[in-house]
Amino acid sequence: MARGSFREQVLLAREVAIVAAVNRLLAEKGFEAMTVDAVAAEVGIAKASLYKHFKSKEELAAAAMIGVLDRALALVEVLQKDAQLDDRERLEAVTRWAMQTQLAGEMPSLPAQNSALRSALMSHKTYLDRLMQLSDQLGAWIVAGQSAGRLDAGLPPEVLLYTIYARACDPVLSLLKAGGNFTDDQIIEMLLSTCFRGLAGVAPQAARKAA
Amino acid sequence: MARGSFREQVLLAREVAIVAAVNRLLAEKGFEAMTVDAVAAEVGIAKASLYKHFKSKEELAAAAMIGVLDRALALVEVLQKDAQLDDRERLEAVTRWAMQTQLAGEMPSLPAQNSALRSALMSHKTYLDRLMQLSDQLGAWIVAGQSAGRLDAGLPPEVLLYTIYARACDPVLSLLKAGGNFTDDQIIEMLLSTCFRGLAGVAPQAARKAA
DNA sequence: GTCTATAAGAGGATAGAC
DNA sequence: GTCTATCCTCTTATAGAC
Repeated sequence: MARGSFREQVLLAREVAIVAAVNRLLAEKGFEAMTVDAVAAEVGIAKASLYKHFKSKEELAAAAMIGVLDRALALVEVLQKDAQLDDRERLEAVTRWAMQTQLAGEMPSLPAQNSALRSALMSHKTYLDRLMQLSDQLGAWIVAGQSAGRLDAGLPPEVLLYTIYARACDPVLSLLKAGGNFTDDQIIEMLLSTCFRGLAGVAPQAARKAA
Repeated sequence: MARGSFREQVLLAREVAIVAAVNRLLAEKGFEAMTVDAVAAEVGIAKASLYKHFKSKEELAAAAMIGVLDRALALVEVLQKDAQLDDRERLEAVTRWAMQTQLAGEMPSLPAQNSALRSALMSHKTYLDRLMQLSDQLGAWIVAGQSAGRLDAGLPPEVLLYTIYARACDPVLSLLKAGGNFTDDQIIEMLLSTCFRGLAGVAPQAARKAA
């Protein structure tokens, strides 16, 4: 892709600013409660100008969702190259990043239930493409981790995949943060533990043998 | 409380029907996307009549939320009396019930993020009373389960409590159900496993000793 | 492309007759 | 308490001048 003229770069920067504002508002309020007026106000431009860049509220949200998938894919690429890590550690690192992103107020809330956004995204080519790319990469790590005995091989890989995705929008994070008793790092490490080791902690058999 | 006249019972039955409709719509669409018009249509009465029973949309939702807390409290009471169960099994049973309720489309979605509903509920006396009652009961089981070595004692009890609450609105349930590859029972047992035993399954130490 | 102004409609809540 | 009709606000999206 060519570098583009100065004017084109200004426009591109504006679009970046728009997507950043959408990302933040989506994380703060969710899709339904986010208004296009609020986006325009945060960027500092007129609402009509937004519609020159993105043709609907759904497109705005899709751009933010694609952005977060791209950041995830970039992280995955780095982790893949790190030979010091095994596959389970790579999955933990991705989960940690997702939790950090949510605590930082930068994780646009995923459309879990039947939302207007969900159906829009399900017919959005670019979004689906990125999502499938990410799922393929994580899926490969999951299967390998199961073979290596580092992940529960008794569960279908898609169950593990969805569970990791769901941790990116886990309400427990904001509940604990609102409680104010823990630092962000403590919250993340505790929830990583519940995610990978469960509420039971060390398996009962191991505890019995240790006693 | 007296039994009330026939007319009073008819009105009570109508309120029950209203709350049931709200409960279902809340589970299906969430608070923001649920419209009062839809509630009135489902019950089969005029919207203005709804407002004779409940003074706002928030009050409608609160009634549904209190209903589900009451059902949870009733279950807790039964489980408490069952001497065959230990505390961890009681917590698993509550989690299983919550998941079944969600899969049945009868779990009104909890207001995880900053929603209009959340602030309304946080100043709703009856709701908070029931929520605290439930939290106290579950909290007691958690602490006991930790002492007995059946739950991870390295985590603060509130982390375990919130995690169990969050499983009631876990998006993984609907994702797996939408996939169509598993029965409801299979989904629930798999997610109970990820919840209590984690994605890693049997703890690494135990696996190593078994080998 | 950016702006101001406005269309078009959805949705929460109420008035007033019965 | 139930109904019909209506108010009023908020929100998405567009028209049209510059």
